[in-house]
Amino acid sequence: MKQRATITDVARRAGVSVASASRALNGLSASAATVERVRTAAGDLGYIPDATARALKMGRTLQLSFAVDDIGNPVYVEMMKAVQSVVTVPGYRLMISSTGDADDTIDLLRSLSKGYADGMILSPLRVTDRLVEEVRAAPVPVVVIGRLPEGSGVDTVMTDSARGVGIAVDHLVETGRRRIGFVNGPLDTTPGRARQHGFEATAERLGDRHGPAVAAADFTVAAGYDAARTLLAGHGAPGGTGPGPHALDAVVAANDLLAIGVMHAAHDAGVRVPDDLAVVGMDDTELARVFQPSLTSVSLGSGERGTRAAELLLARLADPQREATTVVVPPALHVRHSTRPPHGRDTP
Amino acid sequence: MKQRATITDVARRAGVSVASASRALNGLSASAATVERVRTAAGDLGYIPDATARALKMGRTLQLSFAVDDIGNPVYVEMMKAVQSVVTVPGYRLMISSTGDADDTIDLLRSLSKGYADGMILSPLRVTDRLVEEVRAAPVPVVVIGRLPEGSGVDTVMTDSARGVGIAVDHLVETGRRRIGFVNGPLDTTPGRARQHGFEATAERLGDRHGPAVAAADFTVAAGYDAARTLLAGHGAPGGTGPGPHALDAVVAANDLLAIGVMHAAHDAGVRVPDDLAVVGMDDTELARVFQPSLTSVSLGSGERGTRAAELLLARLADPQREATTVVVPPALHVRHSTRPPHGRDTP
DNA sequence: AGCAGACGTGGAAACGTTTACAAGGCCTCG
DNA sequence: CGAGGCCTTGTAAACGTTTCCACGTCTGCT
Repeated sequence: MKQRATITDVARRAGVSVASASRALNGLSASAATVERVRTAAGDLGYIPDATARALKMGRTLQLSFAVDDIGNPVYVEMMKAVQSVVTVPGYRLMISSTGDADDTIDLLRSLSKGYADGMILSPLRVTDRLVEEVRAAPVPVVVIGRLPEGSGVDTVMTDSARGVGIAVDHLVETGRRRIGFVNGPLDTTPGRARQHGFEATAERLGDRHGPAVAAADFTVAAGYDAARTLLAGHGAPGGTGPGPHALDAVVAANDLLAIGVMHAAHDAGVRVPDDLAVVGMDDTELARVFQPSLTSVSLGSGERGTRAAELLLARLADPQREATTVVVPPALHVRHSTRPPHGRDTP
Repeated sequence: MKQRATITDVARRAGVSVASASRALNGLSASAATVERVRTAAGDLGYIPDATARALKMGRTLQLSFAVDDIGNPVYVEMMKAVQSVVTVPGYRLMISSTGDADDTIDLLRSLSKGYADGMILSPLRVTDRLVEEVRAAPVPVVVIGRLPEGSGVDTVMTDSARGVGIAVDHLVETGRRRIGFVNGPLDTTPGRARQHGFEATAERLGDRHGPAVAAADFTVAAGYDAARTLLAGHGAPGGTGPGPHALDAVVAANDLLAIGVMHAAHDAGVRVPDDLAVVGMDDTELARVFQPSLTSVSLGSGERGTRAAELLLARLADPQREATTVVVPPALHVRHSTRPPHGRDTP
């Protein structure tokens, strides 16, 4: 088998024109006899239609692109898995692009003009006006996972991570915590800002339970560790000012990775989790389930966001005229060991 | 901007033929004047060459495919990142396929005949003769990450995970452990078998330090937990036959995920890690670094394997005639807390 | 029996590129 | 001064498909 068979070969072997062969193979109008002969000819030759030629002619590649800032983050992996499993059903292939910074993302959006994909799902960490502009100008449908300015006219799936922070805080209050701090990610990111607002919004109803907030340099374990150290040092970890009335006894982290960092810092400072310090994370990654002590975490539905984004994209591909849709995936709290009440029963 | 500009538009605007336009843009023979005019025309029109048309004509898509059994596993994510960063340099795009089972993989290999990719990197969990057959028959170069039968004539990058197990065992012996068990993954997988051999190979030099081995149902935390429970229950965890001379005091896991499962099982059984039980994992994922206690793990160079595989693929694409190469990435031990000697100094 | 319509078929164009080939112009060298 | 060669250019074919259009044939209805 030196050369791949083309539809011309099939047609010749079946004794019909290429047009008929194409129709027969694609289920268009063709007599039963023709279909039969073309089918067997194709079978004999092991004919497989060329994706490139077909793409050129039909104007659709059957390829989609998924672009995220950091594919190393388990959240995005989960999204990707979800997207993958949705889009493969109608036969799309999935391309992955990890975009380091905002400029990369713009370049990527521009590169869509090469026509290698029929659409894109984009989950940017930093949303700028310029980015929105480019998304709108993209030659193929783009759905964005993340929070966009109102009325951008872009298909979007987002979560209410501000409310997610609120849920986490409420849970801590309900389980008897007295002073709650916040370890956020970088404030120049969209999720970072949203979560900051979420934390600040709890200030009024918390009163003096509302503790300090600190922004880590990154959404990573290491950054969380560093941030937590300053937080704990400044605000009454044992060995500091002592566990007085103003000592932190709970921390909300904007991210599971940050939360793990917080737990490390606590451990190194001799602060016990959950007895001395409750920790709650966000994203509800597998890490949260697996860590010891297991981490209470606010799920932002990463898998579902992926699924919904994929569905949105497919819907738009099917009907380019449909109105831009925004889907909101609600946050949900998953309680685990890291927030077990200090004097409560031992519920695993 | 309703319609994307084609090279015909550019040629017309520049007042030259499409052939000249193409040559000018691609740096083939063309006068300075022509190049200048074509360049500006292209610039004015925002011309971007169509990837599909180019692919059809040139016979190369500039796309590569990366296929793994379970993209949920952090090891593969790391590989993917490495592959991505290598192949984007010469301008390749990367497609991801998560193949559930062996049949999926075969289908995927077959689908390469559609011509949507110039090559593939494949990391299968189960290598069968049929798979090797299909890899050989693939219409584009395929590089396999994993252990293939000798003389398959396929570009391969592998690691010596049997030796990796040996290294882990030696480390446990050196740090004073008396009886070492093994929690493996499924034995019908290629890494599972290799690691089993690795463990068995230590039997002679260990004597009665060589403990029992058990195979988990899967390379996951949950499976590791289940497997470890039977192992610990059967072989002298506290509460069982008591920590007699035959009690396990160390476990090698074939995987970081399994190792985490083991640590959970130990925790639930009241066995302390590392004091009562040393645990060492494999793959040296971020999980190992981040877990508490941090997990000693044998790195199998997942990132490097990805890099090398990508390089191998690029080399083959550049020279299809070159001889099939096998690259071996050596395992390396990363010592952390989970194997700290019981009576040793407290070295963090 | 005649005609409209349906249906199957083949030829050819088209998708947007690259490239083989031939031809023209100019320069250089004999 | 003429021939050969190089450089540039344009025409046209090609990559492998799908699809428009026109043409025939057959069916069924009046």
